[in-house]
Amino acid sequence: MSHTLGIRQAQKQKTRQALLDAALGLLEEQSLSSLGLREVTRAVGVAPTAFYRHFRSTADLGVALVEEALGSLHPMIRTTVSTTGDREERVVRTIDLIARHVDGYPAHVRFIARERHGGVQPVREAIRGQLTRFAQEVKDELAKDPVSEGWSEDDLLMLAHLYVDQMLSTASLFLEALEGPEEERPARTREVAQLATRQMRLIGLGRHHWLD
Amino acid sequence: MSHTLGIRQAQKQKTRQALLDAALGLLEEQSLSSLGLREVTRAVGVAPTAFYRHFRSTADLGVALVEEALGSLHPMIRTTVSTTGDREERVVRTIDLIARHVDGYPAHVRFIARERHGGVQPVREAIRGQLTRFAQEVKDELAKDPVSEGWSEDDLLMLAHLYVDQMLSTASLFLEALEGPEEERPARTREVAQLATRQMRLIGLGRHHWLD
DNA sequence: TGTACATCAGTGAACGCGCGTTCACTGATGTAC
DNA sequence: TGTACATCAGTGAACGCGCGTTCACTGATGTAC
Repeated sequence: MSHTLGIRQAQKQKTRQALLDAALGLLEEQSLSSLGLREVTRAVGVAPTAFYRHFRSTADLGVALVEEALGSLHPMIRTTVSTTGDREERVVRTIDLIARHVDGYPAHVRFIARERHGGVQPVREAIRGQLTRFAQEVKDELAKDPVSEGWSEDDLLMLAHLYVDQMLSTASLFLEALEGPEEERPARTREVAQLATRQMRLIGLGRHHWLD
Repeated sequence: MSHTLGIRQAQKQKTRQALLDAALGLLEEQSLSSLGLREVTRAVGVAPTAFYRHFRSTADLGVALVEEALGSLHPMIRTTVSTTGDREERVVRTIDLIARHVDGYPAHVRFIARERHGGVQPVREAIRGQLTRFAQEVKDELAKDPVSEGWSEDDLLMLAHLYVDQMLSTASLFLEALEGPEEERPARTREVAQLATRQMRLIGLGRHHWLD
């Protein structure tokens, strides 16, 4: 028996999603701490008061956006750091996956990069929570790799955090490349990919010689 | 002959500095894109219109804050990445220098971390410009090291960017440690220092084996 | 299937408030002679 | 050193505007019988 939402619930979810989408769009050119509730409802085409049926405040909406932007990313992590292929292959695959993600969800990536250190505490904390979970998952994947034999838990987590930061930083560079004038985009993207690949390769080398 | 500023110029600079200081204080709890001109003048104790004698807008003030926060950092770079001491010694020295800087200028560090990907384009660009200069300077220092023999310019710059990002990321972690409850601060700070030291060590290892 | 009542997502008017910006001003400081 | 005029950092009133939040409401959807 498939559970169908009532008409009322379905419509409510639709409006809620429209608010989230509109907010994400508006946040391409400003920070959450300056986003107005009326701005968002105006963009959706509902009354300002409708906002309160879904969120307590724009900060609350921001936390929901964090879930939307990062929640769906966890499955991707497993494949990214998976142990198939040789070292160089894994590096190239990871960078490629990041590039595709930025291409597919540029507004989400921008939102996370912007609000990670932004002016709204609950949102910063939500992002920090999700990134901590990511680091844990990356650590778990790293632990499965034979290369990690003899590594302490602390060192694995240290490396996991380094990878997560590096991924975010790379994603942000890809985003900047997307933002430039259209004719320079492919060149800039290739440059970023090259830079990020070399950095990942260097980190991989460090990892390989950690126990020397 | 020491050039003394006229009374008028001196007073003007004093007010300007007061505006910058007040803004930096207000920015601990919000982003630049939501900072109001009246908020700043109120904090200083001057009329809102006085603001325009110094800055065109809060974005303009933001750019001035970037210069203040990063401009003075260039000399530090040289010593940080300088080639004296063995590898481990350099790592420890660098992390220590970052910790001291965060301790001495927490608001500046927070401002840069927050606005680097923030909602105000001219400020983002000013930060990007300064960080590019940093990377160039780090590259120049790296080039002097015997370890860099045989490295291409591209690879040196790649490593320089990795170092700069790593420093910023570490500074931001130290800052978070400062923000927690006071009794946990020393412990958190030590944890961050340990994590950052290991990450730097791993990157240093990668560097050492780059040309294997 | 039909009826009577409950729920609740979205409405629209109203509020008090702080915002950025304009303008003509004041009076201390600077300058020319 | 003194005088007469120019400069200009900071003032204070005024403006129109959009903000977040409250409230009682409407009417479609849901539920009980």
